Amino acid sequence: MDGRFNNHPFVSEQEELENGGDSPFSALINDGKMTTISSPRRSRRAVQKRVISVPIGDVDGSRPKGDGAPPSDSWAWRKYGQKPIKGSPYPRGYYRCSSSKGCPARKQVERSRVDPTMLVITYACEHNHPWPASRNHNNSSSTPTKAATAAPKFPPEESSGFGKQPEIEPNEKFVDLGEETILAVDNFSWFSDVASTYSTVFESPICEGSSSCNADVAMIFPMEEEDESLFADLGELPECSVVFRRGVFKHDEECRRCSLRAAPWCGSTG
DNA sequence: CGATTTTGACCCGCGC
DNA sequence: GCGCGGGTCAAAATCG
Repeated sequence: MDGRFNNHPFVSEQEELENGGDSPFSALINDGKMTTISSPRRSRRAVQKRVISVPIGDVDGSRPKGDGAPPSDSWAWRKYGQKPIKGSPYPRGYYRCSSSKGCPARKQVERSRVDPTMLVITYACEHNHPWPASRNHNNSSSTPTKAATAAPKFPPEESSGFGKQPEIEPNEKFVDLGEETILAVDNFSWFSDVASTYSTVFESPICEGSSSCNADVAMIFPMEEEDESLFADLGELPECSVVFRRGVFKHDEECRRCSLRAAPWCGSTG
């Protein structure tokens, strides 16, 4: 299971909080009612993102045709765009969750400029629907999704990133916080893992020029401490609570979804 | 037939 | 105010 972690390989991830000063969510919340519409485009910069680096070799298997094949996750992703990025020889692919119509979950996949063998996946927003269990749990291709179908392995990456599967069986996953417990546990375990591997990200230009990179990551790792105590308390709390605890938004689910992880400031039960 | 991918155009945000 | 770059949408084409 280590030979090829399709789940959380070098998951180097970091939270990219644009609008560091303003309320990144306000934009999302106000204009972001991705359900109400209004503006087809929400504040692009206000969206919180998480960057994950994974070896292409791992994800490549999922899609033999794409260059920047998206990592296999249990979610169904639909490509809605691709654009060449300045400074990067590789184009960036834009994917949206096709599991649910109104799911705001998005992800950008591009090759690392410094490490062509690495894939940089940027997650934005979160899934506002339960996990497509049919795909990850049973790995039975219930839905012939080219992109995600080929990924019946683990739910890690995204799940971890925007951990959301917990809604499926909160209890089952949380019971065994063993390191082998994939699902929910994986969500966090990979996190720790990232701590040791995220260095990759730092090497990536993605962080270049952004000393805040550390700060970003810091936002993530510090969480470990919190989680620790949290976990201790979590005994009875559904893991989802853990995952979303920071995004406890009362506005809408979507709201909290997009803000959930980013909400250290906005979601601080403020 | 339905879903997904591909490609071009449009719009937004930011920097100069 | 203008230009650049990035992100998203929409239409057409392709595949299962």
